[in-house]
This record gives sequence, C-alpha cells and structure tokens, in this order.
Amino acid sequence: MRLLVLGAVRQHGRAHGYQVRNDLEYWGAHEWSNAKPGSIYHALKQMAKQGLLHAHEIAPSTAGGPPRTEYEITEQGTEEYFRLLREALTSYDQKPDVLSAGLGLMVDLDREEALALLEQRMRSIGEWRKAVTEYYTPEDGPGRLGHIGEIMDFWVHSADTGAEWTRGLIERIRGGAYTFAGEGEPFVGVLAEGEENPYATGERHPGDAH
Amino acid sequence: MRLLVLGAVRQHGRAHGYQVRNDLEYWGAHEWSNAKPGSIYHALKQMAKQGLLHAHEIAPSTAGGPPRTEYEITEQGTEEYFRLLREALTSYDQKPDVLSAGLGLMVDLDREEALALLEQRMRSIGEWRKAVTEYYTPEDGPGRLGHIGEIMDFWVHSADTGAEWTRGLIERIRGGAYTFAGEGEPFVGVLAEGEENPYATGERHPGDAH
DNA sequence: GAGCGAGTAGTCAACTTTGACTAGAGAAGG
DNA sequence: CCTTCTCTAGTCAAAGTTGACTACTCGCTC
Repeated sequence: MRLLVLGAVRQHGRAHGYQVRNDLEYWGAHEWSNAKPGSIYHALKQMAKQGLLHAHEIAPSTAGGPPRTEYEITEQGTEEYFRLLREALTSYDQKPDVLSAGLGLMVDLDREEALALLEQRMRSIGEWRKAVTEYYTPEDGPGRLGHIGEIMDFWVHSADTGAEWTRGLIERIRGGAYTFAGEGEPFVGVLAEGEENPYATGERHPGDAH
Repeated sequence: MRLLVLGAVRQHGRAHGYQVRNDLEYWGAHEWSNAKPGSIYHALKQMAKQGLLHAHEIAPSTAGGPPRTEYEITEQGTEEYFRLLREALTSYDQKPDVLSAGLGLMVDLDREEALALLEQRMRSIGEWRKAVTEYYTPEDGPGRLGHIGEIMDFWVHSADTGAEWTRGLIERIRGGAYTFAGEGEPFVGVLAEGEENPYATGERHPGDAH
C-alpha cells in the first residue's frame, strides 16, 4: 500500500488522492492488491503525518466535488520508497501483491540494481525452501503429516514455480526489455490530468469474487 | 482466520483460546497465515458475539495463568464453517493462505465432495484466466503495457501453476490418499490436552519475553 | 529461599482495511 | 425544467491485524 502510493505520488511529482486512485486502477492494482479508496486516503494521511509526504490544502477542484489535498513526496519519503521497493523485489514473503507492486515500480531503479535485487530474490526463495523442507520433514518418514503435508507441498510448489518465473524475468531484463531509470524516455506509468483510462473497469472485473 | 478458528474449535468439541492457538501452530498456520494471538482471540470473541460460537466462562486453569473461556461451536457456526470451507477450496481469489486453510480442513468433507469442489476450483481458475487475459490484452499488440505487463504475466503464471498443482492433488485424492469424513479413524489434527507439539517452532513467538 | 526462565492464558492500544456513504457539478433525456 | 446518472473527491464507522504487554505458576538453580 505505502509502496504503491509513494510510487504514484512520486511519478506525478504532486498528486491528490483521486489521481493516485486512478493510477492504481490503471496499473490494475485494484485486482491484485487492497487498493481501495479508504486505504489510499488513509495511507496518504498517515504518511503525511509521518513526514514522508508533504500535504498542500487546495481549493475545490475545477470539476466539482469537495476540496482536495495535494501531496508531494519528501526526501524522507523518497528514501522510504526505495527501501520498500528494494524489499518488495528481494524478500520472499509469499505475499504476491507485494511482488506485483515491486514489478510495477521496478523501473524506478536502474537495470543493474533491479537485476541484482531479483538475483537476491532467487537466493531468498532458495533459503526459504531449504528452511521449510528441513524443518517440516518428519524424521519418521514422509506421510506422517497426513493431509497437512499438502499445505507444505503447495507452498514449496509455489516457491519453485515462483523461482522459475523470476528466472525468466531476469532473462528478459538482461536481454534489454523495458526502460529503466536513466535509460531515456521512461514508460508512461501514470495518467495525465484528464486522460482517460483505457483499462477503466466495466462493472465486473476479472478478479471479483463470484 | 474465521475458517481456521472454527475448524480448530470444531475438532475439539470444546476449546479455549490457547488450545486453538496451539493447534494452529501445529498446523504450521503461523507460517502461512496471520494466526497471531491477537487475531485468534479477536475472532473467537467476535464469533461468539455473532452466535457462531457459544462461550463458557471457566475457572482458572489447572496450570496457572488467567481464567480462561471455553468455546463450543453452534449449529449456525457449523453452517458457516462449511460455507467458508467450501468457498476456500473452490474460489480462486489469489490468496494462498485461504487455500492452505482449506487444505488443512478438507478432510471434514467427504471425499466425493472434496473432489467436486477441487474440480470446481479448476474451472474457477480457468475462468479467471480467460477473463484476465481477454481483458488486459491490448488491441494494439502486446508490449504496449510495457513492464506493467509483467504483473499480468506473473499472475497468469501463478494461476497456471496453481491449476497444475490442483490437478495433482485431485489425482492423489482420487487415488485414495488421506482419510476423509466417514472413512473411519480420522487423522489426528489437533493436540490432546498436554500433548507436546513435535513441530513447535524453536523461533521466538510474539509475546515471548526477550 | 530468591531469582530466573519457561509455559499458560489472555489483554490492549495503535494501526490498517473494508465497504458503505456524502455531496457537488455537469450531462442526458424526456 | 426536472429527474436521474455519472464523475469527481473524499469521509467515516466497524472490523480485523499487529506486536507488545500482563499476570500467574511451576520447576530449577545458585
């Protein structure tokens, strides 16, 4: 959440809550993370209180609606942003939404660093896997865990396929895919004021509960 | 959370919070879900308030510590339990911890139903995949999403490998693995009073003194 | 025989998330 | 001209989560 919001504000330079909200929808974040209005506005306020963002009270907008608050990222916020971003890319905590946020923002780093972080991620997954399999392997033979063992198996399978996917991503990046920081014209990751979102949702989204 | 707690209480017949807490640790739930003391006690109280559990105030325990409250599952709670369990097994909402909880408790259903639910899960994943790929496939060729497309790719990859794993599980269950409801001696999924947990973590628990 | 650590059982404040709601402006339609 | 819809921008109460903390007992050691 904080990572996403900081990333959105940072790309705009200065943004109000509704803009952030739209960016996150543009990124599809409402599908794979808990990016709902309440969370976004809460994060903005909280981070403003903590000095990661600077808030400007602004007169009511041009297009109706309540007065809005604009936010700018502070130096402290930028630091925190990169800390969170690096962590999202390296640590394997099994929260897929954290990785997704990291992927969406990784181009704020330079290519070499992104690669290094993803390599580190591979190692993290390896360590996690080793710890888990050693720890939960019963001494008196497999199978004594019964169906509970399926949980373990599921997690290990997820780790393995996650590692495989990460390896693929590393190849693609190493092969020159995408435009990272300092490589010229960056990918436009936010919507300009007034630009309409080509991925704006119709009512039902692919991730909605049925 | 609610699913896990209901499942634990139900298997005991009658249980106090600390017992539930221990069961969840036995299942490894502290690894793959947010099963911390605070959440567990909160869920118990909340569900008691809502009539899913019935609370009995009990005198201080035999072995020191504050007075404890014992809970029994009500009829309403049992209904809710099976509703949550079926949902956890069928719906693909990308929250791996929900599936894990479902796996740990699936043997409370009979084999045929578990299989049917998992088949349904396969279909859900298929639908999700179709919706997402159709929805986010740009008309003007792939690649216009830029690195944002990697998020999509990651999710689709997860869905595919998740489906593959589910297929494997279905095979194992169909092949006679595990003991489901009504198939005689059930797998012992909870700890008896006083039994020590062979998988107790050597790690520090939240709440431990430093 | 005092102190210490470990186990038992649970509470609490701070924080985050959720989902429903508000309220004004322009557009659309009859 | 009046109603209804959609977009803009955000608020709020209720629920859930986190991590630290309490308080009590038993066994052990120094």
